[in-house]
Amino acid sequence: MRYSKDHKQATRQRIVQAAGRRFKQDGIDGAGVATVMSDAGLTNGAFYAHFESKEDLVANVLADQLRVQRHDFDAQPSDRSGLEAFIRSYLSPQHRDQCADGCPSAALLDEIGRRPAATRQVFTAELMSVIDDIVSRLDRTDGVAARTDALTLFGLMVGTLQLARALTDRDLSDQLLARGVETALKLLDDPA
Amino acid sequence: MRYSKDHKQATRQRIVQAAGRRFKQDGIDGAGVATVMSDAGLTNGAFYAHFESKEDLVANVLADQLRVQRHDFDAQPSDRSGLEAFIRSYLSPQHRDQCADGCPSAALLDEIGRRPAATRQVFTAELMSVIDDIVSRLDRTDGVAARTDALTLFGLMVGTLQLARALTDRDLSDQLLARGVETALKLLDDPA
DNA sequence: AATATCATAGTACGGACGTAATACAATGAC
DNA sequence: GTCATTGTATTACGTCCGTACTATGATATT
Repeated sequence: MRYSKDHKQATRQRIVQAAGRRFKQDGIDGAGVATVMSDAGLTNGAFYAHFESKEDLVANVLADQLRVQRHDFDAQPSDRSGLEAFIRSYLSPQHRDQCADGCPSAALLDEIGRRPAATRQVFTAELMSVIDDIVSRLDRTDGVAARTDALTLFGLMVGTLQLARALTDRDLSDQLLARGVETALKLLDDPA
Repeated sequence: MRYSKDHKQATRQRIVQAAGRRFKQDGIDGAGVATVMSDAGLTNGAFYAHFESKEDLVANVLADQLRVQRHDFDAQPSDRSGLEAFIRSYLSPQHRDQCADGCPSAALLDEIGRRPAATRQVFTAELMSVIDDIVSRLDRTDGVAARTDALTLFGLMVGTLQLARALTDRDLSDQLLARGVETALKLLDDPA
């Protein structure tokens, strides 16, 4: 073991993070391995020392992105106010305009739905971890129902942000985000 | 003018529809021109007699898909019950499992957000036509606010369906769809 | 039958993923 | 301190598929 113990691990993490940004910006299909490696300060050949295939990378990127999202969420207060802050920053013009730094689901969800089951399995598991974090801030007792409510809330947030990104009418997009916040907050207090 | 007057127009339409299905199934970046032409019963070379580029096709496909969606929606009763039927069929397991025949926004929205402004412009214009159809069934007087409410409702539907497609847990996905219907219907009566 | 129109097959070129063989860098042993 | 060893990255290549385009051939109507 000649190199420092976690040199390779650190490089791998650099690739995963570079790929996260690149995927969210250009899409999974839109981003090539060579571009990702270049972003990470490496060349394409080195890729296969770290991952079996691009699909292997995709699964690892999604898991990493969701863990980061969960970690950032954990930095918020662990009650309703933290959830509110999360919603407001999620449905903000900044988040809309900085997709490379933003939520992987908002950037990639329809593409994720087209990935192989193994990849979607990883996504599902890690997403549910985020969802359970949301549930913990809802202080509800009915576990299963709270989970689907949290998923529905998240669906609203993802869909609204994607719409805001697709619309060319800036004013309309801003209005949509603002209305999305109001609607999401309403769902917190008053699920269907 | 030797060929029947609208022969080329009909062929073009066939290409647009084949591309619509293919894009929704494989993604825009995931579907090649040759595959689309093959689906339409043609070969790749004929493509450029009909479209300037793939991006030109994309814009035409999105416009066509949204017009079809609007047309189908118009077949529903022009009151609240039509909207309810739309929501129920949208957030159904069938729609989740048949994405090639389904809503273009649910299948492609995050990719649309990454297309050039000209393409997004076409999408925005045609989507607003669908949105205004929703608004007309809300019997509300406040035009602008009703539009953002309709967009928010649509965002909820798109995001929920995308989530349902990405999750590998079938039961959870079904529950999410059911909860999405309840939540969407609630938003109809009781916007934030 | 003549001809305007449309589709085909084939080509160019680039970029995709993946796989070598080669060069480099960093440590532990002498 | 030098060197050999091992792990890591580079360069180069193979192959396939992407978009884009053209010259050739088929088609359908007057």
